[in-house]
Amino acid sequence: MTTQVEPRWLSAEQQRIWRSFLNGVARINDRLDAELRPFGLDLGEYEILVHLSECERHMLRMSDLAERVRQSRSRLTHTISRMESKGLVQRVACPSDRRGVNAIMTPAGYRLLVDAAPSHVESVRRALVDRVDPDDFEALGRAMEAVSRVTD
Amino acid sequence: MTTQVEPRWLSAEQQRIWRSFLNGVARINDRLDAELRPFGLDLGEYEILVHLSECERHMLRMSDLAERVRQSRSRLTHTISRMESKGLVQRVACPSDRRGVNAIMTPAGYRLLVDAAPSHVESVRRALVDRVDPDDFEALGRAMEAVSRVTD
DNA sequence: GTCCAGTTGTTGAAATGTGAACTGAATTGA
DNA sequence: TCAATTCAGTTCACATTTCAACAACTGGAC
Repeated sequence: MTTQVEPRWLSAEQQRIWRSFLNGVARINDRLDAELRPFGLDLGEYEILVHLSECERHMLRMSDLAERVRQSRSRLTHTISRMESKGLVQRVACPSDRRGVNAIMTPAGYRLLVDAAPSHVESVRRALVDRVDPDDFEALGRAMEAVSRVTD
Repeated sequence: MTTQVEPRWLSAEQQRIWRSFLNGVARINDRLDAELRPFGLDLGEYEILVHLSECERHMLRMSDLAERVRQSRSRLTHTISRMESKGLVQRVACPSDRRGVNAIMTPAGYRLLVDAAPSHVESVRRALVDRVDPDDFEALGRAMEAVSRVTD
């Protein structure tokens, strides 16, 4: 028998905020994806390029990359395969660990990122940064950091 | 020829916040989905049940429902079909508009929602509400409302 | 009435995502 | 040394989502 505990429902206000959050997130994602589409990218692929561009030799172990872009390993395998066939990245064996695979951004991948970045940054501004009061934006940052913080 | 405008890059701080946002959202979604799984639901289906439960006669036009849960019409068609085969909702023709279809929540659907709700609310608390400073949570609400507000 | 542009919802195929099983390699520890 | 375990990445089977095409209907304009 499961112990029944009276649920701690959300207040009307908390519920309103929670729903705004769901709506807002969906809205932001839709806009970002829409504005990346002309470049043939979605947000997931864009983030992969960003993380690769920030690395030594534009190269990262698959599992490391997977964690940074919050994709499952399986999903990353597929995503990278697609990007490979588009010529944006390449796979190379990892010399130090023969289980390992490095994803490396090609020059074409880097050029695409450089092309897409200004438009993408504008999207982020129009969808979020420029719409929100700066103090609230700071608070949003603190809130999301608290959410991401590992505590359990 | 496209006019080149110097992009307004994000400041380091803005970028940090933006990345926290992406991380936080992903984290929240993962947790909510994981904790709904034991009920055989994902967040999309759960939201459908919630919106139906808040309506007269637990019934809503497909297009109306689609908008409220932010799913494309096509996606909602598929989702509702699945839920129908699970016995959670039913489709009935709309009497006033012969193009229309109403989705109605079944008693089983309602029972499942009532079952799942306490756990789901706990998830929302653990993943977000209880983790965040109340003032920051308020600010998050304002920010997300600003994001969702239709201005263009 | 008749036209017709727009709306509603569905379909089916292709693209993408998921989770479990699997392969081969590294590591552990007796 | 070498079996057992863990790890990295892929693969497979399947579920879900997307996109374009479509059929049925509506509500004016004329």
